[in-house]
Amino acid sequence: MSFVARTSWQNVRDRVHGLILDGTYRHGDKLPRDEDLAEELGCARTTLHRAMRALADTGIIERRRKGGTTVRTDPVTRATLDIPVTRLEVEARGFTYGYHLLERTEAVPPAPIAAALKMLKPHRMLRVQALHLADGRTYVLEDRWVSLQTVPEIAQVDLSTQSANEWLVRNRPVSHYDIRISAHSCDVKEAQLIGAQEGQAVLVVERMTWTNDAPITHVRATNSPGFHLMASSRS
Amino acid sequence: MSFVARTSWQNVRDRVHGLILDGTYRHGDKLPRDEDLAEELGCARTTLHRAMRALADTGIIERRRKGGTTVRTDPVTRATLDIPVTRLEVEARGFTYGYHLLERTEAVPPAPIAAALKMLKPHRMLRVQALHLADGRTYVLEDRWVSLQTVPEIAQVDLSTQSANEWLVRNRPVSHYDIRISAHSCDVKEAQLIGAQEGQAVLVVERMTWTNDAPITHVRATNSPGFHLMASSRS
DNA sequence: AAGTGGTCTAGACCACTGA
DNA sequence: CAGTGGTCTAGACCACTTG
Repeated sequence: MSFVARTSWQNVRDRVHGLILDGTYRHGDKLPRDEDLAEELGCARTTLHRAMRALADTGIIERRRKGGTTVRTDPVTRATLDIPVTRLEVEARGFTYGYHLLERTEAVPPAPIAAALKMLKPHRMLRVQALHLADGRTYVLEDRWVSLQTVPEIAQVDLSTQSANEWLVRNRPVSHYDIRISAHSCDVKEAQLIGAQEGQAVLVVERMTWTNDAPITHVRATNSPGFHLMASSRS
Repeated sequence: MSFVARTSWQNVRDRVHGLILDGTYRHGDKLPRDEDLAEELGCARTTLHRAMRALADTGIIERRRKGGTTVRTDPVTRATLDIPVTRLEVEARGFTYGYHLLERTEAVPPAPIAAALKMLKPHRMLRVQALHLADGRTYVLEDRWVSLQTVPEIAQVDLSTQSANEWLVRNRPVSHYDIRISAHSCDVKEAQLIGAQEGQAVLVVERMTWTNDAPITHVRATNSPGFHLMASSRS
């Protein structure tokens, strides 16, 4: 029954956040300097710093050397989006995962793909079109381009049983990536493949990945109708 | 010309990341314990910890007490999404921002809205429908519900010149929020308002915000055609 | 130039959790 | 219950940036 509010950075973070929520410090206000605030809250400056960084990460406050810490006036809504490997996503929803290779070709990618991957000189890539299934029904239509220059081994991999994603994930660590989310009206062919009506709106997620500036892959995932992404403020 | 690679947590983070990218440690492999790795890299354990936490945050490694640190086998694509206040977004694109109030009513929200806000007993809310304009053209159609219980003062605010968002942002700090992104085929009315064709696919972003479990607002932002969201791996 | 946040270190102790 | 990551502290120094 003892409320031993131990000093911990999470506790400190919540207390500072509380001072903002209850109006002690309002939008645009300047908070005390770290050293003073730490003393006031009874913790080390390092601990306060840890707490403040968490608040700064979520976009609640803004910190500047010499400028001090202020409550953001124009807070951005900053959310973390987790996009798991499709197989795991399907399985997490309690369905049986399936994979079906539609087509596999090699070609130089069209300009938009090359541009998205920031390729200066477009080179031959492997194009893989496939379906991810959930309990036998289409879950996602995937249209992928893989760089044969960065990942030559992919040419020898059997992609009829194993998704290119699964192979890449295990064999080519990614150093950074971009994501683009948009809405799309599906054409006749897409509609048929993902079990939608022609013209129906679907969510399209494109991902571009690189290893140290060398392009790995561009994936365009056309989700089935009704699919949505969820995100939330970081805890 | 001196490559004084000073030990800093970013440097350490990049070096450990490098050990993963170059295949020294592969997916599923276990990394040395912090103390050993710190000594190997010539930094304090605290500094290594800072670096490892950054890698864990981006989903590259997984850390467990007693279990050690392993390279994630099923890496999630974890991205940070920043959604600014609409006015700033429009201005950042070099357009002149405009705001137009369409309708303002009070009512008990329909079930889906109440459910999204986790309201146990739906109560009266203020409903505000408005357009955000960029150089006079519709940029976003906003359909917002504001809790009159949590934010009673909003009833007295003039929302014909000031967006509800702007007022809320300055007067009701948010403790946490959820975001939902989906694709939507617009109906006749929406199409007309946002300058689209009937049935055209548009990106819909819904946001629910709370202060300490008390619902503040539900916003449904229907973006104009062609709009897309971008995100990328955290630096 | 001076003030404020950012980081590093070393050491101690805590809290999970897997063998 | 022992091993590993997580955190706290105190003090020093660094680096940015604003007055």
